Amino acid sequence: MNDCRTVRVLPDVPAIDKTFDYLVPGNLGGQVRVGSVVRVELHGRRVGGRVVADGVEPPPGLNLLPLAKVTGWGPPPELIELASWAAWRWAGRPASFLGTATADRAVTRLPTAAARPPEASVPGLPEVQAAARDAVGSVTGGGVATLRLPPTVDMLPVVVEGAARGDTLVLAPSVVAAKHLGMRLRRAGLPTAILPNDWPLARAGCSVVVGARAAAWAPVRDLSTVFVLDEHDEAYQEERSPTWHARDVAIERAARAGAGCVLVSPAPTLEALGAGRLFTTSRGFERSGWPVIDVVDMRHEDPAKGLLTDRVTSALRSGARVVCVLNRKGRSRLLACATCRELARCERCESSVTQDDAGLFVCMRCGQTRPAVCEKCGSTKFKNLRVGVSRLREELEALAETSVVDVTGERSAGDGDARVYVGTEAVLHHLRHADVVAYLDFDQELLAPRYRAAEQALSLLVRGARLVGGRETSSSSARSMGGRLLVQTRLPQHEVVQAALLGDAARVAAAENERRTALGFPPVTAMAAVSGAAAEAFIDSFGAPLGVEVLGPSDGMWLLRAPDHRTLCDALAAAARPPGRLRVEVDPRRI
DNA sequence: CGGACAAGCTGA
DNA sequence: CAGCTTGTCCGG
Repeated sequence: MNDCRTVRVLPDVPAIDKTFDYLVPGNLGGQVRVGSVVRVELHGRRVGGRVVADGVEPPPGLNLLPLAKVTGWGPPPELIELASWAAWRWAGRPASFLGTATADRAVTRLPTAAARPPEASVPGLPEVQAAARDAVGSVTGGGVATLRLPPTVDMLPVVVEGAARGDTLVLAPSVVAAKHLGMRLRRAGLPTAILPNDWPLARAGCSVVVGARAAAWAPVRDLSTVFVLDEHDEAYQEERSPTWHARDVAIERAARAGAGCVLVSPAPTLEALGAGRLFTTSRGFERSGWPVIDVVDMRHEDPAKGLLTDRVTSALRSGARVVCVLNRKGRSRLLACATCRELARCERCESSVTQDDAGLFVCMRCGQTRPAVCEKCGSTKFKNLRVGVSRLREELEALAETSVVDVTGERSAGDGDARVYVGTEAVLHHLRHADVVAYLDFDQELLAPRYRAAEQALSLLVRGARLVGGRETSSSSARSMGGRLLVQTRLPQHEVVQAALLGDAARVAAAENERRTALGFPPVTAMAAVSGAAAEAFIDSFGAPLGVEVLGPSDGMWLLRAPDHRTLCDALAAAARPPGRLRVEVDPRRI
C-alpha cells in the first residue's frame, strides 16, 4: 500500500487540540492537499477536520483509518501556519482560526482564476495619490507603513495604487463597507473577490480580495500588499475569545509572505504607529479634510438648559439635518428625588437605577425593579440628573418642532427621511449624511474609564466627520449651520477636541503615548485579562512566570502584564488549563 | 466534543 | 451488590 499517502488531520471539534493521522485512499489522492476539508472517523463517530500536513510518517504500531470523505477546498498552507501563530498570539486554538480561514459552505470546485487586468486607474486627489505611492512603495518586498489621511478622503485610489503592484488583500471595518469598496474596485476594472461570498474565486486566484475582519484569513495567491482601511476601527478586533485583531494578523501575514502591509486611518492607533513608518499628507491638506468643529464650552453655558444649549437649539431650528449623539440609552441614567434630593438607588445592591418606559425603576447592575418612590421621603417626583436618549428625544421634539427619530444599538429607526435624529453612537452607523453632528456630552467619551477612551472618542469624531464632510467638501447649502461637528465639553483643551479642531490626529497619539507609558498600558506592554469560573484555579497554577505580572482580581477578573507579547504568550502557552469556564482575553479592549 | 470505563453513592 | 451518577481520559 505504498501508493497510500498519510495525512495529518486537525479535527474541527472545539475541545480537541490534537492531530490524527489518516490514509488517503488512492482514488481521492488528487483532491487532498494541505488545507483540504475532510471528514474522518474519530472514536466511532464522523467529524469534520482539515489536513494540516501531507506525506507524514505516522507513529509506529497504529492501524490507520482511511479518510471518510473529502469535503472540499480549504485554506492554503501558509494560512495553516498563520493559524498556529495566531493560536499562540491570542491564546486560542488553531481550529478556530482555520474555521475563519475556510468558506462557510463546502467548495468542491474552483472557478477559473481571473486574469490580471492590463492597468487600472481611478481619479484621485494628487496629494492623496502621492502619499499613497510613497507609503505603498516603501513596503515593496515587505514592511509596514502607516498612512494617515483625513477622514473624508476616498481610499479607493490608495488601494488601486497597491493593486497595480500585485495581488492585494484589502480589509474594511464592516461587511457593508467591504462590499461597497469591492463593487467600486470592479467598476475600476480590477478583478475583485468580495468576501465572504467570493471565497472560491479568491482561492482560485484574484487580483484583489476585499472583505471585513475575517478576510484577514482570506486566501490570496501571490500576496503583494495588504491594506487595513480605517485601522483605528474597533470592529477589527474579535469580541469573542480568542480576541484576535485583524490588523495584527495582517501585519504578521504580510511579513511571512514578504508582502507589504499598509495601515490607513485618519487616526491611527498607537499600535499602528509603532508598527511601521508614518506617511501623511501636508498639514493644510489634512486639515481641510476635517469638518469645522464648533466647541461649546459647557462651563460657560446655562446649567438650567442642560444638554440642550443655545447652539443645539439654533442648529435644530435652522432646518439643517441634525444628528445628536449621546451614549446613554433609556430615559435616564441618574435620578434624584425632587423633594429631598436623595439619589434613586437599587434597594438590593445600592447601584443607581434608571427609569423604564413604564416609569418603573430598573437597576442597571442586578435588574431589580421597583416603583418610582423615594426611599427616604416617599415622594414620587424625581429629577433627571442625566437624561438618556429616549427622554432626550421628547425634549428635542419639543425644541425642533419636528419629529425626532431615536436610534440605539438594539433599535434602528432605519434611514428614514427625518430631519433630526438622536441616538447612541449607533446613530452614526445608521445614517449616511448630516449637516450637523452634535455630541451632546462629549466628556462622557473623554473621561470614560477605559484606557482607550481617547482613541475611541477621536474615532467617534471621525464617524461624525464622514457624515458632514470636510471643510472643503461640505455641502454648499446656504444654511447657516451646515457641515459642522458640535462638540459640547467642559474640556475644550483636551487633545481629542484639539486634534479634530486642528485636523491633527498626532496630538492624540502623542498624549496617549505618554499616558500609556506612564501607566504601563498596551502597546507599551502586553496584557491579557483572565476571567470565568475557572480563573482562580488558572491563576493559582499559573504562578509567577519570569517577566509576567499578575494584577487583581477585581470583579472576578485578573490581569496579566508582560513587557511584550513573546513573554506573555509564551507564559500563557505553557500554563495548564484547569477544567471549567475560562476566558483568556489577550489585548483586552475594555480595561 | 462525546463515548468508554472506572470510581463513588444509594437503597433494600 | 446492582443500578445509577459523576469524573477522567482519549481518540489515528
